[in-house]
Amino acid sequence: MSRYDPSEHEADWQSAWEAADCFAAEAIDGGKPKYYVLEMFPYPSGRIHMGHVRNYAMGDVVARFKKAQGFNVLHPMGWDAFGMPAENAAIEKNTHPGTWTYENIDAMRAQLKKLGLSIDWAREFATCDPSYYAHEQAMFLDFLDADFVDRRESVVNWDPVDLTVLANEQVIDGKGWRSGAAVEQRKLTQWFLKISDHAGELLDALDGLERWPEKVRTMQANWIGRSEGLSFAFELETPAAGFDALEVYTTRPDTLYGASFCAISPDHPLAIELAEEDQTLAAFRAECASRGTSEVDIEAGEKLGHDTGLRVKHPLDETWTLPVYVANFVLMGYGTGAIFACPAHDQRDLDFAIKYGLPVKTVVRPKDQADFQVTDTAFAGPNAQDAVMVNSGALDGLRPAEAGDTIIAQFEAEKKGQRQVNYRLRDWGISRQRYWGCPIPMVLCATCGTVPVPRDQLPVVLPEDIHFDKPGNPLDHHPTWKHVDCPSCGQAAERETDTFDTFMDSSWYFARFAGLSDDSPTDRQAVDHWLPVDQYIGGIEHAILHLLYARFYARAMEKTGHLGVKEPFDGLFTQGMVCHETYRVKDDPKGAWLSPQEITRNDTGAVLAQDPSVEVRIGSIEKMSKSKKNVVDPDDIIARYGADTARWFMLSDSPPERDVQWTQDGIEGAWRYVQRVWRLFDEARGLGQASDSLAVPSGTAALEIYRATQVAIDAITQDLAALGFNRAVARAYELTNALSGFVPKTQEDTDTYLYALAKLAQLIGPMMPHLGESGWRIVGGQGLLAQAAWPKADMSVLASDEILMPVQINGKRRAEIKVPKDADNAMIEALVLAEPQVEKFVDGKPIKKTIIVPGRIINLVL
RNA sequence: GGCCUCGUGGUGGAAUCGGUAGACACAGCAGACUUAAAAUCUGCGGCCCGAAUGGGCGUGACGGUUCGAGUCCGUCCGAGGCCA
Repeated sequence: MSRYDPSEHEADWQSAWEAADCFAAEAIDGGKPKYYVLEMFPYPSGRIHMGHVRNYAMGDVVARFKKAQGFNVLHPMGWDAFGMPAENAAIEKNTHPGTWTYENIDAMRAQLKKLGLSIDWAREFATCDPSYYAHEQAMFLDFLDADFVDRRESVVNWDPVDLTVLANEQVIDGKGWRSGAAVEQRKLTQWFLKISDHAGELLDALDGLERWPEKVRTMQANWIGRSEGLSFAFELETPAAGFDALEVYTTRPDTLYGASFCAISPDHPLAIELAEEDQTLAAFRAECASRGTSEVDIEAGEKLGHDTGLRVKHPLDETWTLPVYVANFVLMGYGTGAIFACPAHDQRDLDFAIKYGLPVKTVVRPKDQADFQVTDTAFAGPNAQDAVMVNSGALDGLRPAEAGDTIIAQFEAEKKGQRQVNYRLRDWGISRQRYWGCPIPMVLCATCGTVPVPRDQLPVVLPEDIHFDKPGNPLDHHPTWKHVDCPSCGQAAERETDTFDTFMDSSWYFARFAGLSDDSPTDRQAVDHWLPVDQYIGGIEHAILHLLYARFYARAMEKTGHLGVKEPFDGLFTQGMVCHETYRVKDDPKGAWLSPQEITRNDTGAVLAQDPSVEVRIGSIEKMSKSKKNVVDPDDIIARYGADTARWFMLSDSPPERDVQWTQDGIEGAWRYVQRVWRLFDEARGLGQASDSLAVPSGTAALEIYRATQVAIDAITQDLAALGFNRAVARAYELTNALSGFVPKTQEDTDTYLYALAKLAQLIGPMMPHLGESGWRIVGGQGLLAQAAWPKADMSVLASDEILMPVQINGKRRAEIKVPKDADNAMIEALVLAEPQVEKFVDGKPIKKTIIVPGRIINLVL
């Protein structure tokens, strides 16, 4: 009995595929239907992890399956290569971010190739290649011309030690994640893409994305955050600091009679003006700036306010005035940066009102609680069907939604305000004070302002001779790079030294893969053919940022003529994470994490491999991460079990959208299956060649395996089309079980067996391509399996001549009968009544009703 | 707090349209082969009663619709996600 050694087969098949150029996308005028399958491209961290194996195995199955089904498949790969880790590595290892990045790319490409992925490597690029980012710069200038770009001052997270802007998620407990310094709120002039202008369209178009997970669409809809409300102004009792009114936006106009105070953001122009004259207010603003401004911080943090002493008139009653506070929970970026507060019906307002002793007036109550009063928990209530207005003049008795509409109509009629749709989505700040990113192709001139770099001078290439010995952006410290003459007036000017957010790079790479044009960002003919991506596969963690940016970018590209579609991804699939148990020394629950390699199992549990006297506590199952040391290195697994085993395990058992738990038992199980399939083929050597099609066998045994083969073809074809990889795996096991132990006795048996083995090779091929090829070769398959056409099931044998039908009596299963395939209801009924087990239960009682679902079930009602 | 998703054996899961719940795999148990182990092969396996044909119960809980509910509806409990 020979053992399958993947290292003897896998590299050879990979070479054979490469020699035959199997996976190059074919010419677009070849007449075949196209299929573009894409997995989210990786960041070149240096090594692939199991999450990559799972992601790319899934994409590869789809690519190989579609290719076999006759599609012209585009399945490319590239590198999301700009970003901070390269700079951090450069500082730590005293190297250049580019050197580090390209070395990592080489290492990871080699790892991916060992997985046997059907990738068209001719289209590979890294986003840090000047030949890629040159086009990003050119497109940015197009976006600028088409009014997608803005440059303005905004409040950002500023790390005073690293001297750079940080994204919200890089601020942990108010401190920079790398420097540990308290993050400040700072006003900086930044470049923006005007995504918020397109909020409504990005929201509405979600409905058309039918092949996207509902969850992702909901998350994007929530993120965009459409709200409808009233926009109006509070008149100041006495004008101050050049203001005579306060513009506000509210989604709860129904609660206007419950107004208790007005609040403005610390960054509101009025607050800034007042702070000029008011030392306490200036100090208060500084304090707010030192606190986090993420929504989580604001929600969880203490509500702080400063009474300006100003008062505004209530729009429904001129004699009623409200105090104006500066409050840290009001954001300048949302609405007008000013609100009126109704504490009874908003928890934040209520917390604030209680703290500062402001009135709380209940204006909405549950319908059936006449004496309802808000005390320390706000009553939201607008969605509650059973809520009614109280203490609100003419609105009393209305439902909140009706009351809101009434107020809006009244304000519009009196020209005091108007209905307004608002979005939570903010413009996309794309400036980063970083070296390792795409330079923003703009020049800042004291005379002319911001001037685009002329197109014939693109790309603006990053300088190589840079140093990280000073904190901050090396581009800013570079002796010569930023000094240029203004393209407009010719006087000395400076380059923009910020670089693009790396999400810019990943917002259009899928279009670049369609065709690598030298002189334009996209090859229009190629993009028009290949886009949209038919199946995009990646992690749910990109549900909002990347996928929303890419959708917006596609619209900008469409508007500027670089793309013919507005939605880049027709089908989206989000795969689950790869998880693993965590380990720690038992007596030391807060101690260091242990890696799976450091432990060994015995009868009672787990112990240290080095020292079995030390017990190991098995902790929770969590996403594989370096920090918890619960990682398994794909290289080790491939070296020991081969790529096919790793791929098979990643695809089996768990549904692809759900998390999967990596276990040693699981990978061993997959390994045993590889060996089992191999033995099947190995022992069939010398039996002859499989023919591609076969007449329906006449012998019982041969017919049985023939039928099992057709069942498997039919099921696996459907499963793979629906991305049900775990179900396809189960069906492959069933076919293997049916073929195991089959001993051909006649020539027909042998022919059928060889035919079935060839189909098995084809059916496992998308998942285990190397083993598939090896098996295919043994049974005499024509050419490479990777280029063979997908089998079609012979439906004529799927239903056997006799069907086993369950019989229920009063809905409980009591018997089974065999009926001929074409039996009519009268015949089935007769067979049922003749069944002894049925007779026993019927026991002479009258049958009230007989339900016969052909091919499914029979139910007798007594 | 609002919205969404999910809850099935010891474990991962299957049942895609309302029609035999537990396919397939993992772990386990018993047996064969072996000096022994590994590997491999065969058998058993939701729970309870029974020697067995068989019967009772069973898809988080409780109710409902239906000839028939894991699947549909309602209320509740629990887990996760997004938004506040």
